[in-house]
Amino acid sequence: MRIRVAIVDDDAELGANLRSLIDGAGDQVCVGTYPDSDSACKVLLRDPPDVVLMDINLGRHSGIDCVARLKAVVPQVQVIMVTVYEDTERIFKALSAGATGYLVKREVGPELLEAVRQVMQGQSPMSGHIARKVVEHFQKPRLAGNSPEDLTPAEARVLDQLAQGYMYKEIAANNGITLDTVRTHIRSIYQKLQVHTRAEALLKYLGQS
Amino acid sequence: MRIRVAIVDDDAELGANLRSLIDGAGDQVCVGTYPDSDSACKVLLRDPPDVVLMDINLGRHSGIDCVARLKAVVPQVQVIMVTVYEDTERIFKALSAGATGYLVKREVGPELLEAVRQVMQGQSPMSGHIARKVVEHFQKPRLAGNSPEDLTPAEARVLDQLAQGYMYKEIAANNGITLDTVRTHIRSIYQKLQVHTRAEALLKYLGQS
DNA sequence: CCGTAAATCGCATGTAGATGCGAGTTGGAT
DNA sequence: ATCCAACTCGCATCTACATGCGATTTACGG
Repeated sequence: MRIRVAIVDDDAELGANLRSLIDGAGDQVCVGTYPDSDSACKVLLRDPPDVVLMDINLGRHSGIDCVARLKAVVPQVQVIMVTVYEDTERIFKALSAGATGYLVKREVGPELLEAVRQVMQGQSPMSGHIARKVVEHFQKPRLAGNSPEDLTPAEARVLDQLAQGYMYKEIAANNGITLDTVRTHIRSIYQKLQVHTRAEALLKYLGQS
Repeated sequence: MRIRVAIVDDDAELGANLRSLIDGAGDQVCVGTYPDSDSACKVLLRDPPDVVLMDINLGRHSGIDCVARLKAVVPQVQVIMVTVYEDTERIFKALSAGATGYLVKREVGPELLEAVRQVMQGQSPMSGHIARKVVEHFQKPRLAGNSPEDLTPAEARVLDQLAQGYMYKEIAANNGITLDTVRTHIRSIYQKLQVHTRAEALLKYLGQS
């Protein structure tokens, strides 16, 4: 069974190119190309393909909205963004909306066929620099933050669990220490973090203020 | 100039294999292998390589701690985790600590050499399933979500201030309402958010913006 | 006009969290 | 040997938070 692929791109020429590329692969077949979000949704919601290749820049509605609409109804469809945009904003919005792959257009070619196979296998094909931006998203908080890490190992462990919503008694049980010891650690943490409540500690530890 | 690569892995045999793999590539050279975090940091902090291949499972200190120590002093070093662990927890911790690549051990081979080149070019090589987990992190909120916004305006206002660390009495004063009214709103919020403590509410509210 | 949703307020009770004070143990550095 | 930092535990007290139950007012749509 060939992988059923749909294409949403307002550039007719590029859409046609993608189509022949897909159909050229033995294991994939293009089941439709659509120039805008509305026409795409109308058909794809009824007869969902396995994979959708989505351009971001569609006329009225952006491709990101289209992703959201599709995933809301048929969450099993795999969406790969195929676009020229590399700005952080669009990348995150697309991923949040439900896309699982993100390729920049200048890299389309055989890699695209491979990317289609990969999303079907539970992977997330991304162009190299896109992946880096995604990874950096996890690092910013830590790096941008001041350095509240004169916390001792035990304190850090407690804070981490505190930040996951555990109650004092749960933290005590998790670590085989008493409730009073948890209190002691938290006392030190609050002092070092310059806070007086759990909520403030969470804010400092998670985001930063 | 060949890319200088260091290896940190407590499995001597695997370390040696990696070394010969690296040295076998024409454009890379292994400048050292270390079995634990301490010995690695001692040398690498003075004479930083371009790239570090890091195992997570080192004896006493985890490789994640080692990453944090290295990046804190020499942030320009590129770290690629090379490990058997694929659980979400470890992946995020490693990336947060400053790793920019994450490969699972069963996929090491020529891909590793390519990964080294990629991190030097500002990319983030990741094994396919790892990338997917990272991407899902952006989607979880929407998928796992109950509806965050059937909150009434008043409730939303209260929640927002709650999430900024204000005490009940401060929220009451800020909005010209009584403490009991604040309690009432928060009661509704908790019900709608399916939580029972302030900490959980904060996590839900902040975690899915 | 009536029902409903939203917003407001009150009271009571129980649990979780914050903090002051004290103190014993241990591994490592001087 | 000594000291210190980190970790541990206990108790008491006060404040903040969570929740059950009830109640009034206002605004909007049927």
